[in-house]
Amino acid sequence: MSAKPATIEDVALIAGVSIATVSRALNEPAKVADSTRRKVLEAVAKTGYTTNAMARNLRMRKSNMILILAPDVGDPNFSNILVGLETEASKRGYGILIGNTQNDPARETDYLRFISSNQADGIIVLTGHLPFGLVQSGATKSLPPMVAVNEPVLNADIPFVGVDNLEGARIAVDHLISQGHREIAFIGQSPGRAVANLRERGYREALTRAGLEIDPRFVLEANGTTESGRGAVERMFVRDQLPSAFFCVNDATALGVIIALTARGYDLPRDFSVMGFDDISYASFVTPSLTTMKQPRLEIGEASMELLLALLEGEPIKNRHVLLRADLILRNSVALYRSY
Amino acid sequence: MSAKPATIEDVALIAGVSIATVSRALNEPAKVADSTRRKVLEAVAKTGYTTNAMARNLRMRKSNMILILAPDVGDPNFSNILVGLETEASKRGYGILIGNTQNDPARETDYLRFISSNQADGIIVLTGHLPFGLVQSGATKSLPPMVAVNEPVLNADIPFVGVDNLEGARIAVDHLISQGHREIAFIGQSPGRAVANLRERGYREALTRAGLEIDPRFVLEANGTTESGRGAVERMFVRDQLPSAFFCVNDATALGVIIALTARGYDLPRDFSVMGFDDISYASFVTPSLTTMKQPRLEIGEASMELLLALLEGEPIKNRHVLLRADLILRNSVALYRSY
DNA sequence: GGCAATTATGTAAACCTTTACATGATGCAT
DNA sequence: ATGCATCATGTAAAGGTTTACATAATTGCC
Repeated sequence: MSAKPATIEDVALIAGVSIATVSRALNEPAKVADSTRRKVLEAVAKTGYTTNAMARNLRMRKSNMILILAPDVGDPNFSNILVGLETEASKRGYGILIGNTQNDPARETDYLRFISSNQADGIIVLTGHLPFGLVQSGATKSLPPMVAVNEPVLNADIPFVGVDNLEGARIAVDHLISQGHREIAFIGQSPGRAVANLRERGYREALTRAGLEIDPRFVLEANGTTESGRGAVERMFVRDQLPSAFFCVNDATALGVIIALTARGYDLPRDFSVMGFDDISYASFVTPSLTTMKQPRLEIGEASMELLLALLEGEPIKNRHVLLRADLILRNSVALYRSY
Repeated sequence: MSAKPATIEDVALIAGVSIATVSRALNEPAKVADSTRRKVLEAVAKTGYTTNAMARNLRMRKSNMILILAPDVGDPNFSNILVGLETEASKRGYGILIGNTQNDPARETDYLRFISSNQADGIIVLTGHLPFGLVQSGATKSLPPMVAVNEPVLNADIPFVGVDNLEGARIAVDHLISQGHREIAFIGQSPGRAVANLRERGYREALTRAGLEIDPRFVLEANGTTESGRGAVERMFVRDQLPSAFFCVNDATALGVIIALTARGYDLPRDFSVMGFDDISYASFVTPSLTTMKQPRLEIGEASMELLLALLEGEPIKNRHVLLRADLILRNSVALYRSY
């Protein structure tokens, strides 16, 4: 009808009550008499009133909005987590705000303005570190409500949700062992990276438990990219000894390994077995399709948002650190070991 | 320092000026004397003041926030568009709010609350239709600022940004023709869908221009999924005649075609050429890697956000409809035609 | 030096809610 | 009938800005 949207005052006028009563009728129906509540609801319907969130947020110092800080929004792994985050948030009446930081300190700092001005109530951090603008403001400064996802935040006791990398790696390597492999390489050692370190540790523990030696020549550095996986294989070929199976720190690396081996004329999985980790979207389209550990991305998204909202609304928390299980996905890049 | 963040009043007090002057010093520096501006900035630095966006938004009836309505946030195609959207928005000081609608009318309606309560200033629509809550509110009702992306909105003159499907399809089919193919099938006819229709039209025009007949038996329905591509090929095999090349409405369909042909024992691209459209992330990992038309997703995201913000801020608009060119990506699923 | 025009600053309203507190009405027990 | 507790509603403040309008200070000009 009118150009300006209806305010609570318009409703109050039509219903013949005060604005306080309108507010109560809408937000705390129990506190208002049946008859007046009916009048109010009628007036609301007639005017098409919808409460102005800006005004409410200002008054309540709460926006029902969650800021999501991700280093790379374009990462296909991220999009599934995002679905989980969105689902859970929207279920509880929260909206989500996307911040693509690209690991740029300036952008991280910039996005904090949403927090400092109450435009967002909490943060989901996928970057593996505190947003830059927070770090410099001193240790004792109280942090906004925050949950770290996938990558734990260093040097800070931030609630965390992620996959159980240690156990997942153990399961992966156990599977290779169960297929008869004894000489298993780990591709993706990466000193600074927490996730990579856990997966390497899982690899070592699985071998040790099975009573197998860990050959240092079979543990190769790689930074998680396809190119680095390919490079690692090439480095290995300049030496004499080769494993029968490769456990890779992630699927991208595994893809590089597959490409390198295929390019050298090997037939996979007959000649070598390759196992990845993550189950990224194209793992099933590679040839051979990739046997890997699936990250429960949807669940990770949901669980982390659930944790953050519980924190925010002061609900009791069971665990501040949630580890979800990775599942073994059997495809065609791993086969029974056979000697020639 | 203090628990409560500094307000404009604190700054005014320290600087020894009124709050109006502080506001002006920050927002319209030209309107304030150099000396006072310096004092204000000092006070701002001392207090760590940052303007409360809620209060500003309330006063200005503007949130600097854009709502993005997508049917499936998890779609890998979407994530690259999202990067473009985010980049452009953040460059201009806007934030983005994600709404995953899953084509659920209730969710679409629900997300409109952000618009009606001034929590978002405009909408980017990727669903191909008006958000459900808007449709029912009558035709003459003024729509919020809105730009449609990828899928034009039916029955409404909404500004649009997308890829030039017609021209892209022509280029794709021209390429097949240039490789010597004369019998080219179109997989993906889909009556209701605007995008599919344009690609089919491009296919027809390319053939006609080249003086080739369009064999109705070579135009098959498919709904854009991998499964439907596979099914279309199977249907084709119950007939006698086969094309030498397949132009598929999108990469997912092409993937199905490749799977079906490979399963029947054909060697691609020797026996058949297959061309897709989209260049989805795993197009390069399929065997054979997929020759296709690349959608400039990043640019689409940027251009659509640019258009929406120009609309929003009353800047002059060159075109309300932007078509971006799709690029031919040569890989290994298309080869020269050869008869046996 | 006096007047007008310009410039810099201040005052207060407006943006729209929620909610503490006050007020008035109703019911119940004594 | 009186007093007290309970319940429903109203009044007004608070939340932190921006900005139209008013006022004070400065400049320019003759």
